[in-house]
Parts: sequence; C-alpha cells; structure tokens
Amino acid sequence: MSSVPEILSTVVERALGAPALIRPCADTKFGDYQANGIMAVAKQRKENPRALAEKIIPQLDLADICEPPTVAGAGFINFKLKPAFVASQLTGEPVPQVANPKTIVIDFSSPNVAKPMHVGHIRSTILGDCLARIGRFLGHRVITDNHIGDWGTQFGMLIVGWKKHRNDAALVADPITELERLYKFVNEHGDRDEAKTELVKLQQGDAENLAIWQKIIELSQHEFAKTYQRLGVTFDHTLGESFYNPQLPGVVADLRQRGIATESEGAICIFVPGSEAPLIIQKADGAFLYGTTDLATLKYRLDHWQPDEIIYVTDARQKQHFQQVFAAGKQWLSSVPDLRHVYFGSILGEDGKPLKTREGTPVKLAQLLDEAEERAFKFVTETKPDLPEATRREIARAVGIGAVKYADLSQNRTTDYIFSWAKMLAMTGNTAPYMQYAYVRVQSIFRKAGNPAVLGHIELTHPAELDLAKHILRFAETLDAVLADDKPNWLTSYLYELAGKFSAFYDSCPVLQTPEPTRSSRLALCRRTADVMKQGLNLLGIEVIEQM
RNA sequence: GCGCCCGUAGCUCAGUUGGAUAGAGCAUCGGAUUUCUAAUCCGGCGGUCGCGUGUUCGAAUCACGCCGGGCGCGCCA
Repeated sequence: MSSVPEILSTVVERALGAPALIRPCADTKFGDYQANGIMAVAKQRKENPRALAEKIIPQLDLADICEPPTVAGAGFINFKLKPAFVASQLTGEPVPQVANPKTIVIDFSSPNVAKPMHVGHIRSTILGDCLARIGRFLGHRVITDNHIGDWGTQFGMLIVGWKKHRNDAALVADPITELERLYKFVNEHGDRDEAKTELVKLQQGDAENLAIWQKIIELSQHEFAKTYQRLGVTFDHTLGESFYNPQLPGVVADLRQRGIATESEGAICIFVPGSEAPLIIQKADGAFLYGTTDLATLKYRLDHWQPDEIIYVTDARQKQHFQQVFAAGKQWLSSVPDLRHVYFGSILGEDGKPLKTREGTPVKLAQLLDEAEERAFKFVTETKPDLPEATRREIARAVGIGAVKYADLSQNRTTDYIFSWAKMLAMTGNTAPYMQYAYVRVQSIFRKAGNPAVLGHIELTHPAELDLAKHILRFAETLDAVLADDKPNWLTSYLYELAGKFSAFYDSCPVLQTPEPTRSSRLALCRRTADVMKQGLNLLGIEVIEQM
C-alpha cells in the first residue's frame, strides 16, 4: 500500500510529465490534497496554468479514490477523498516499508566520562533515539553509536585525583559525583606537571594508569546505563574516542601523504574551502585533536558498515566543525555517504539564558528526570487518590519522562528552546500528557466494550469520523517527511492533531451506545486510532498507559 | 575583522523547502455534559511575519542592504 500523496503523485505525474507536488490542502474547504506542480510547468511552457490544469484533469483516473478534481486559484488542482476510499485504506497496513532500505549510522548522545549527563545531553539523546526508531520502523538498517568522550587531557587530573585524593565510600555511593569532585579538586589545587606526567604515562601504556582509566570508564558507563534505561534508549555500539586512538597516527600520515593535510605554524592542518581557519589534526606538540578522531571515526564507519548516510546529532555550535570534517572527509575518502549534521539549539531557562541550577552549574539529567516524575506523581495523586501508590508511580513515570521528551521533540530542533515545567506537564495543549490521556480514553472504551476491538468494516458518515479517518491515513507521509529532514516535531504535530481529532470524535460520536453496524464501525475506527497513537508515541520514545 | 543562526499574535512556538485568506497552544472572553475518564469539546478576541529594496503569476520562505539578539572562528571537545 502506498500513501495517498504517492498515489495521487503517480497519477498526476503521468499526465503532467513533471513533479505533481502534492500537498495537504491549505484549507480543508478546498479539499484534502492539492497539486501545486501545474503552475511551475505552465510557467516553463508559457501556458496558462488554469487552462493546463483543465487539460490535465480529464486524464486523471481517480474515480475510485476521490471526487472529480477541481481547478482553483492560480492553477491548483484540488482532490477530495471519497469516504469509501478512506475507509478501505484504514484496514490496510498503516505504514509501508521503504522500497530501498538504506544503512543509516546515527551518532548521538556522546556524554563525557567522569562527568554527569546534564541537560545538554537531553536533546542529542532524545533526538537521536527518535530518528533511529523511525528509521527502523520504516525498514532502514539503522546502526546507533554512542561516541563517548573517554580519552583526553582530563585523565591526567583524574588519575592524580584517583591516586591521592580518592574517597572510596563516596565512589561507591555516587561514582560520577566523586570523579567530578576529584577532577575539580586537582584542577584547582593540584600540581599541573604531575597531571601531565600521569597523562603521558597513560598514553604510553602504563599498566597502573591504564587500569585506573578503565575503571573510571566502567563506573561512568554504569551510570550512563541507568539514565539510558530510564529513557528507554539503547545503542548498537559504544565506540568512544579512545577506540580510535591507535589509528590516529596512521590517519595523519595518510592525509599528509596524499597532500590533503599540510604543516602550518607547526601544526598539521587541513584547509577546506569556505572557512579561513583550518581543521587542525595534529598540534605542534604532537597531540591529536577531536577533528582527527572524527576523521578516523568516519573512515572506520565506512570500512565496517558501508553506510548510505551518517547522522551526527550534536548542538548547533559545532556546525562549522562538522562542515570542515565533512569537507575534509570528502577530499580524503573516495566514496563518502550522505553526511548530515543534525544540529539543535540550546535549552534555556525561563530567563532566556542557558539553563543552570541556582548554584550556576549545569542541571543534571538524572535530577531533571526525578523532578519530572515527582511533579507528575503529585498531580496523579491529586486527581486519582484512590489508585494504589505503585500504579500512581508507574503513571507518573510514563507521564513525567514522556513530558520531558515530548517538550524537546515538539520543538523545531534548530532553535533554542525555553525549558518550562509548567508548559511540558500541562494537561492541555500540545503536550505528552494530553496525548496519553487521549489514548487512555480509547482504552477505556475497549475495556467497557469487553474486548480489545478488532479491525472490521468501517463506514464513515459523521464529519468527525471522516476527519479523524483522513488524518489517520496521513501517518505514513508524516514519517517520510520527518526522516527526510530529521525533524521529529512534524510527528508531534501530527500526533497532537490526531489526539485532537479523536477527542472531537469522542465528543460527538458515541460508540458503545450506538446501534450496529455503526457501533462496530466506530470501534474499528477507535482501534486504528489507538494503534497509530501508540505507534507514533513509541517512535518518539514515549510510553502509553492504560489509565491516568 | 570573517562566518553561521535567529527575529511570526500579550507569552511560548508551528509554518513539509516559493503556493490560495499566515496557523496552534497558553492567557483572556463566551458556550457545551442525564452518555464510553471534563486531564475534554465548540466558538470569540488577538498579526505591518524586525525594517527597506528587489526577483515573479505568487514571498514569512529566495537575493541584497540595514536594525536588534545569540553563537562560532589555528593548536579544548
């Protein structure tokens, strides 16, 4: 089964001989879909667009699908779907698998070892996970990779701190906090030369320092895993910076040999068009930089996974860096896939400045999730005091975590956004709880009906039924659009409208008290709505619940 | 100095890549329930899309120039 725009495109393009540019109608009074391509063609051929549209229409064989198409405005063709067609489509497979699956590597989250994950990691983690879920759902081969920061100069300080100032009890209780303390302590009070010496020993393979380094990574990974579990995020690989470390000298040598990298002011640099400053891959003192690691990583991924596309989910400030890395990669490697920097803005406090705690430190992710759950728990306890506490906790978990994720994903990722508890946990408006509630209402109907409702024959008569049904059909095209531009906020908008249309239907179309055959038809419509809601929220990484 | 991003309703934001009369939510005002969870639904109010010039059948969207805000720019990641 194809999406409706695909069906319309195929038919129109056959007659037009050019892209049909099928879009949802700007206003539903015009119809359901419109073709915008006629005007472009008319311009090119110097024809009258309305006349061209009139000429095209008789060639369109769409009698089973929509009412006779009409010409409007400057040369639009409008299509109004027939209710019988909509009903028939509802019983098919909701989302077709892509015809040509791609291999997509998604690099996201990337926290630093020995530091707590903070709000800065939310967007990368949630966005990357969402894109991975959608890619897989559509049938692509997706490989997720957490490129953690597990190598670098900070280990000099950490090793000194570990050896001389470690508090084992604190390390057991809260490893990351203790590691952070050690780093800060040495940074402020320690001997820089000593840190440098330990770093060099580590780099030269000193057994004791290597063991400490590994232990620090292990402790950190264990903490990361807790957060990922809460968020329901998984990775296929966690190949951090250190993994590529042994490859760096070879990468630099190869780049120099090919004349792509050159020495300048003592450093080894790659100059790429479009930016004045070079990408430095080896410092004057011989050390490598993250650009070096990024190039080594690119080569590794190409060699091992043969991707068609690599997505890097990092904040917008790294834009220039990735432009340089991508440009350098294209000079260096013969066949480079579609490299995408999926960037995002910062999370700001309500004062419009980067979100910080009262003490001025970044807000820790774990604490943020705690607070979200706690706020949701308070609310559930107020509204449903009779539910057992365990149930209320479970609802609060799904609602709280869902709210945080939804608030982030519903925002256009390219801009900064203002973090607001009130807004994300609001039970009205474009929020996760609103949608979870809509789902709960459908489930309640099924419970009262005494069965989960099967997908049977659907008859669309009431305007609210038809409106809801048409929107359900737009699920597939929405997911295509999301993945084409890496913009999950289009999916959240879709789901918000779905929940709204369901609520309107719920309000005006009784289900269980209605006589057959309408009762079964409406139950089937509820079934399909619930399935799409659940699937859609699942693609955002948000759980549904049975009651709230 | 060079470069990137942003500016849309009182507030927070969409706007599918140049399409029709610019849309939501919040706030505010009004209405709806003997019926499946009112955490709901329906309606009203609210706009010089920062400003200007241009490109064309058509511009919030593209180009150029201003104004205002954010960010990045050779040896951190």
